Amino acid sequence: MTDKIRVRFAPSPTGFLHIGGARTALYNYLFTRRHNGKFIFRIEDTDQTRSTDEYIEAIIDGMKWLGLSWDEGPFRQTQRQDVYLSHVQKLLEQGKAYYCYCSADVLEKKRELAMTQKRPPGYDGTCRELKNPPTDAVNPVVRFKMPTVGETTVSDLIRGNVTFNNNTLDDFIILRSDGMPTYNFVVVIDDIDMGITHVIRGDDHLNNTPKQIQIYQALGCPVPLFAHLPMILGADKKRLSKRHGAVSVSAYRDMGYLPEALLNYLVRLGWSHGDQEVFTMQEMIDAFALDKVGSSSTVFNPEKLLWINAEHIKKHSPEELIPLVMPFLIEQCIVGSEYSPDIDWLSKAIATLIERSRTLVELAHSLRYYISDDIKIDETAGKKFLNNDTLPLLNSVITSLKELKDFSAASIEKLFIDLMAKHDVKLGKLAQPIRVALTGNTVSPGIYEVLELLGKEISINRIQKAINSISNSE
RNA sequence: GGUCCCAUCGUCUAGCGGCCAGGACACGGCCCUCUCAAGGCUGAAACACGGGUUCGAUCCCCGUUGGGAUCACCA
Repeated sequence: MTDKIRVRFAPSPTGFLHIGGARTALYNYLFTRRHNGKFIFRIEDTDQTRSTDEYIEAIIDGMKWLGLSWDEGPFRQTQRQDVYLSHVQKLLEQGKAYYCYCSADVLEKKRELAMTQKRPPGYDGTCRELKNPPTDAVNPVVRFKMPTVGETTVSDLIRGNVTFNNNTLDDFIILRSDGMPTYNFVVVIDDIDMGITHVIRGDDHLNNTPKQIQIYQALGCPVPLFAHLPMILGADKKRLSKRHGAVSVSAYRDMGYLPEALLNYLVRLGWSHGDQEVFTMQEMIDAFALDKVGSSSTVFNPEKLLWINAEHIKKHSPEELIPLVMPFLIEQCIVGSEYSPDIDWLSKAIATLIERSRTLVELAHSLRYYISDDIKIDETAGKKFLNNDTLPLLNSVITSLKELKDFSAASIEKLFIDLMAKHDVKLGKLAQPIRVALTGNTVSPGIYEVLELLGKEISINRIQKAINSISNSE
């Protein structure tokens, strides 16, 4: 386990980077960083009809946002045609592959028939020993000649040895009739070419692995070590999909999640390190080990992700949170894009909200009454706390506040204590109407802090406005 | 259907022959308290089933059941 380790993350660009892909990328990343290896990023785009530049960009963006940096790539398979073709040629010459003239239509029929008769639907080998190829046939495909006897064992770091009987493996297509090689072939060539030592990927590839091992062997190349990760499922134990809610990494970015929080949640899905739940990236790198990865599938739990995100928000200083929350303040129209905040003041405001924000979206939302003067009073809150009963209290507070020289939380607290005694009320009676007048709602950080941060002028204005609205409505 | 994988609280998991089966999220209660959070304490909650092996099985073996994956000129 030294500097020879080379791993890769090789998503197919058929959509955006999703949660499952992100975890696969993360495990590859952690494994290679842990062992000082190289992390190669490769795009599996042999299916031209489904791969778009937009998707490729989205995946790259996702990786960058997560901070999963790679050492080589991103490579694209469509740019490596010559390499694949020469290997196909080699197998053909050695009799380890053959041309197949069966049409896609015929094959489709046979497959359906096999399925209805409950037989295995693999290729039946019609062209395997063909002596006289049809002269009029156009564009044959090339199939790999799979051994019909013996068995193939996948040595998997997570599952141990998994053995397949070779007679269950069929002669799969390695080169399409349009001249494009297929995934199961290309992935092997690339992994050989790029010197991949450990293939860490989703469980869904386990059944492909014996076929790929046969290619390695036909080519006379050493087989890498495999590690097949358990699937991530939705709450209904079905493969995670849009039906279960947000599944793309970008969606979580937009919902105000921190990349390190997403990664932290993901790393615990299938892996654990004692009782530790919260990890920094460095801690993950130091603790991660493939042999501690579990083998049973896992269920994605958004609630726990939310909790982890809150934990990571708490790890940041208010100053660090400013640039992170800024896009959300703009998004929510709380500030314009030209807004240049008073860092000192904004940090103090954020400090009061860190414990109360599980996402950056929530943080931005709560920041509204500090930053914007456009406060709407919640209807039920207004009715309950801004009325004729509370009017004398509001008047009393505003009068005292106007005379207060030192508008600090400490002085304000003293003032409130005096007022409580004067009116013979508990703090709640005093604080809630003020809170509603100041923030528009019944929920906020401590009332003294809010007053101090808002400052004398704005506080008095808002309370006055509330008083006026009561007077006007009566 | 064939092949392959998997099986501890609702969920993520610890456990690697002898534990009151531990932790975390979520949930309930209490405390703190100007609201809401945060925090502290606390409660409820699991070894799928059946056979073996063993002095003893959550743990090892086999089977059953259940779930998942895969069987394309997709990746």
